[in-house]
Amino acid sequence: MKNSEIKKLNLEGHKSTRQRQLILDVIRSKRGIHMTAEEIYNYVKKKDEKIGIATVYRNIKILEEEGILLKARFKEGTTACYELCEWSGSHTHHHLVCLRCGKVSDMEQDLLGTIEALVADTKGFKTTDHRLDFYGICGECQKETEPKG
Amino acid sequence: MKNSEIKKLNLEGHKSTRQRQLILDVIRSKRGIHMTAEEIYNYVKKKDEKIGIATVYRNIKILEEEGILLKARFKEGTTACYELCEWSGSHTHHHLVCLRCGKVSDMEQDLLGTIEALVADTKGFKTTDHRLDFYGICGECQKETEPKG
DNA sequence: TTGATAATGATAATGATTATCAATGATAGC
DNA sequence: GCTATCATTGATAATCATTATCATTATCAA
Ligand SMILES: [Zn+2]
Ligand SMILES: [Zn+2]
Ligand SMILES: [Zn+2]
Ligand SMILES: [Zn+2]
Repeated sequence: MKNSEIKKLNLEGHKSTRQRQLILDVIRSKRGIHMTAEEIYNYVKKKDEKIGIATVYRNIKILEEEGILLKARFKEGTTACYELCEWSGSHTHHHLVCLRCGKVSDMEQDLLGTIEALVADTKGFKTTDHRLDFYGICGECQKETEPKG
Repeated sequence: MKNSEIKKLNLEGHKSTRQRQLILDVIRSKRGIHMTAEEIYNYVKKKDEKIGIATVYRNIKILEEEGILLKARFKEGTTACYELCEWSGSHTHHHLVCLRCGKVSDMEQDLLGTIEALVADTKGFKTTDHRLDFYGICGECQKETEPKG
């Protein structure tokens, strides 16, 4: 999905408002970042001091329904995160969640085809989408605890 | 983990109360079932009309911390589910979530070793646990919509 | 320009989970 | 068994992210 396509998105039956456009702008400018609703709200507020958080929640929901935003919660008890859904059509991408610094990074490869085929064969379960999170320690955090030398 | 081991579990520094035992009994009697806190509460209530839901939440939390219960939320906006954690020590098992009837079933095989090795090699990410949910249509639901013949 | 109606902002409501607290119960030591 | 100690309980208030409500405002097709 190219920038130009997102830009002209008038969201099929939704009006084009200043607030909605600002929210889209923030999300487009934060590719690969997983933001909470409040974080998005704070970014948008820099451009529109008067925007209400309910407006952010409302538009996030619309964007999610339209397949533009991906919503995920990486740890129980934390708030939901959103990111630009750049691989629409295919399966949801996987995430690497660092348990030390909290960083969440995306993984391009899917690699679940074999397992899904097996699930279909042995369980008769027809998979349409999936969710795979890896929890562990990221490269940077590993370096920090390694002895220098 | 054998029944006998669970039975004598006095939870390392926790007192053995009637309520706690009843909650454990319910969970042990529902192997392979993914229950919400309220469902557990309702089952326990049959044996103790006076138990409070706060007690159920408190004990669920303790059991989770002790590695006896596994907590998971299979769809955003739904309430958390709990199940007996029978494969303690190894990685969390995968789930097949039917989007039509809501049934959640477990998967014995892990099969993520190759992907985790690749994640370690290419990203330098050291995986300690993971979460894999497959969303789709279960065998029973597929039969229902198939033409008879 | 105007009318229909969608969107906004402020705020109240929701609902699952936690915290509080006085009363009760479990258990170790006597 | 009795008692003192301290965890646990039940009732209920609090929390907090998210939604609903509603009067006001903005968008846009005609
Ligand atoms: Zn890290
Ligand atoms: Zn992502
Ligand atoms: Zn089904
Ligand atoms: Zn399970």
